[in-house]
Amino acid sequence: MAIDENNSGTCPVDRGLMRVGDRWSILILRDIERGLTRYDQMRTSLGIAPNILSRRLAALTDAGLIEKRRYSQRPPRDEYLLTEAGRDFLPILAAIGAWGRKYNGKGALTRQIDVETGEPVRPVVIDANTGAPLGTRPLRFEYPD
Amino acid sequence: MAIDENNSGTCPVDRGLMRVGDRWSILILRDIERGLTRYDQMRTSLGIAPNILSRRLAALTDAGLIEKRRYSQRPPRDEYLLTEAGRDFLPILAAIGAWGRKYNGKGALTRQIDVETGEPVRPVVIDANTGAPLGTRPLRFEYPD
DNA sequence: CGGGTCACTTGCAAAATGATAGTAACTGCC
DNA sequence: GGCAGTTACTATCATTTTGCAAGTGACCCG
Repeated sequence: MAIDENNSGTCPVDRGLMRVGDRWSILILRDIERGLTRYDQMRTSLGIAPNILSRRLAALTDAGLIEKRRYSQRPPRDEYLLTEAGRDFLPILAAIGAWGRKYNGKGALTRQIDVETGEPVRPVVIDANTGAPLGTRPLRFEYPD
Repeated sequence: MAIDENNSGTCPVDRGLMRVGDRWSILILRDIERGLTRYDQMRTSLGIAPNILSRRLAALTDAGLIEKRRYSQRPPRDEYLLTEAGRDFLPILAAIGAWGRKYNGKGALTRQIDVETGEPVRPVVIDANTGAPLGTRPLRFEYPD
């Protein structure tokens, strides 16, 4: 299954995965968030083959999550920065990280710290309407048509 | 890259993706959440090849996100249910869905409705410590060692 | 007994991925 | 000015994964 597949029906999850539905893409976003914005930084950080990295960067650029910016004309040097859509995806990374920590968190792991409070961030997904964490209130699906 | 790869360093995101880092797996979790718990229901809903579905179900079972339960002895019929780890992953699906709706949400999409209030759920990732949505306060990374 | 459903497995082709090597544009150092 | 080093890739080809189609086995229903 190609990640940039055709229609994906009426499911918003599928719509999201269409654009970032593979592991390398997500890991690239994470690297950029951590400040690794250059090609070779990502390549060595991820241990990814260069052809694959090129392809993923192109796909993420097409999908509108990152953009390439030349920060030096001579020598020609580029960096990849998050677009607004890319930045908006970062909280999901944090939520995945929290889940990974809970269920596969053996050993010391990288954390995110709130600069002001000095406390580790504890990401939780809530419903903005009720303020309640998802999973604590009964929900139902509503399908179009 | 196999999704059940070796160690993944100190990054909790990577730890999470080790277990659900492919698109079919996530779509399967979504289907189970929606009540499509049986093999053929998923196969027709997803349009996935049966060998791939079998492999993904086995992988998700190994990863501890779902479990197989026989609900009928004769004829032998099984369903796949979420484990606690699997249910804990659902809020992330909701967050991905919200992102997909925002950035790729043309046309009518399935929604989740809070049964009590009747309002559509609006998933947001917050820091449980501060209550602030992620992305609204400065954070820094803290690496082990 | 014969079709139909459900839950798969098997075999093989097509596509994606990954390792390795090579290219191109420079810089900086003697 | 020449040569190693860095950065950012592309090209080639082997390996792996995915996907399609067909087949299997257990059962039920008429």
